[in-house]
Amino acid sequence: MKFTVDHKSPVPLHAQVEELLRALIEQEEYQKGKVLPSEVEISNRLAISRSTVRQAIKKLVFEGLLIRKKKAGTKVAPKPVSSKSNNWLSFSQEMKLRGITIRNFELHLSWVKPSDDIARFFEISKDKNVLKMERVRGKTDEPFVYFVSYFHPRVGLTGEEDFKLPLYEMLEQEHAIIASLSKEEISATASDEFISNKLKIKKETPVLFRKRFVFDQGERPIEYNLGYYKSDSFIYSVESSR
Amino acid sequence: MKFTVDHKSPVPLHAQVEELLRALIEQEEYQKGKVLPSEVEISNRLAISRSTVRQAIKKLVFEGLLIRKKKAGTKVAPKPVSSKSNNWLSFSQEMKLRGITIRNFELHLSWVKPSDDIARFFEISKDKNVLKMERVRGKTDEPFVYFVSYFHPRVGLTGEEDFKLPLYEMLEQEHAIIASLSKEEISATASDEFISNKLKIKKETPVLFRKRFVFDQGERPIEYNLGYYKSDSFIYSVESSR
DNA sequence: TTTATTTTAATGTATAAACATAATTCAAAT
DNA sequence: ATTTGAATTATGTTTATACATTAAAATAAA
Repeated sequence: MKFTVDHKSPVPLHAQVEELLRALIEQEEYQKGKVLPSEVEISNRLAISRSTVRQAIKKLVFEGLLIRKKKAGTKVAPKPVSSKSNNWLSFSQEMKLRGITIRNFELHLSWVKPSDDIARFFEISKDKNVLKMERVRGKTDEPFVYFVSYFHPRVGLTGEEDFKLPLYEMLEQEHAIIASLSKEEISATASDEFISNKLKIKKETPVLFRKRFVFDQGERPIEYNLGYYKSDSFIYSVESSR
Repeated sequence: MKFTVDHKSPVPLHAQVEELLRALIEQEEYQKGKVLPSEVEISNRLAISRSTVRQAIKKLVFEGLLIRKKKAGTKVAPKPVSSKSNNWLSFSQEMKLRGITIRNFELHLSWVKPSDDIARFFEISKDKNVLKMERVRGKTDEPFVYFVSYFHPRVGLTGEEDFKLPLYEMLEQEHAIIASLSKEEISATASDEFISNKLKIKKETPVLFRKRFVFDQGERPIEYNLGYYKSDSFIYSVESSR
């Protein structure tokens, strides 16, 4: 693995460092408690300033991935046994939590006429186009999930944006849309030809099928999402309390 | 309200600023969308550096309290609307909602030695017996779910009680045990001979498989639960908000 | 050997300064 | 009237520097 940054990249240095660190964190030795290289060491190695390195580390500390102690150094945080906020993004968070980097590796956008179901959910006419987004997510060459999403026109997506940020961060920052309620229905089903292809599994393998309906603060529909999860490699996890 | 910092205080400046900002944020005008004073303005007003002010603001942004935009400035993030606590009993509630009456129609109790998994979860020795409960639930002649539960000895079940009340109501009333945290892992799997029998479905049919770990208020384990859901007739539903 | 003490190596705090980037505003040119 | 462009003003990024604080590790003293 290369451990360098690119000054010419449009991606800020601190974000690049953050990614490097995430990759580091995945390594078993660090999971087991080895201290990460110190700020000074990293900044020397990458030939950037300590401040920039700090910025990256800080974010990971905030996310709860790293723990730091003066003099002792920076370590990977032990996996939370119990944890607070029961967030409906639990799924992707869980992934981040374990330091696994999931990437979108097929992303396809198109404008389509909504199906009956979708038109009804969005409360729009069937003539109006909606943005359809297909995604495969997983590790390189190991797809985990196939998603199809439909976005309400109100959201204001053009289909031209780049999806480097997590989707909901982007929506919040760029479109001032805050997803605050979701309803999900989960079932098991046998994968058909299409899904088998996407997830690189045999036909008829059981997959987890999830329908998700996402609403904004005014409880207005913003996303209609279907997800097919490869079930052997993947577990949908929910944590809740009362 | 005074808007100053104390250089002699042991509390770091950025933390002091953070507190000041939190107080500001409480004010109605900001809640309603007024932009906060800019970094430069704040740093001038407090006679500290911009970096320090930034540090404070950054934390609040990270917490989701503030939203910033270049040129536009920093505003209080709109609050998510309602958050009725997402109840982990959603499953049976959903059923009630649809007016379907679910009954337990096979209930079998036994004392068994725990498996490795269970012993580890309960943090008890493998010699100690635990109460195992098997249940089939559904409509008459139409099983929906097959459950296996194991209860921690601490719970104090004898195996003699009758389970007319919902389980957790009974635990609360009779044993003063309050289940307050649950973690679930959901996946899809093909039903084997045993499960096919219980659910009256063909072998190899996809079923929803759910592991549930239930904890009491002290986060001590009380139940280890496996559920197999007939997937065509059944949908696991989750509603959550933030 | 045990106990103080000092050194040292890590993170933490604070500042200053320069330049980048984005969105608004307002004036000039078309 | 509309477009273009420049100035302005916010946040965003990056560097450099100085010193504080903490806790481990090394050393000296009992």
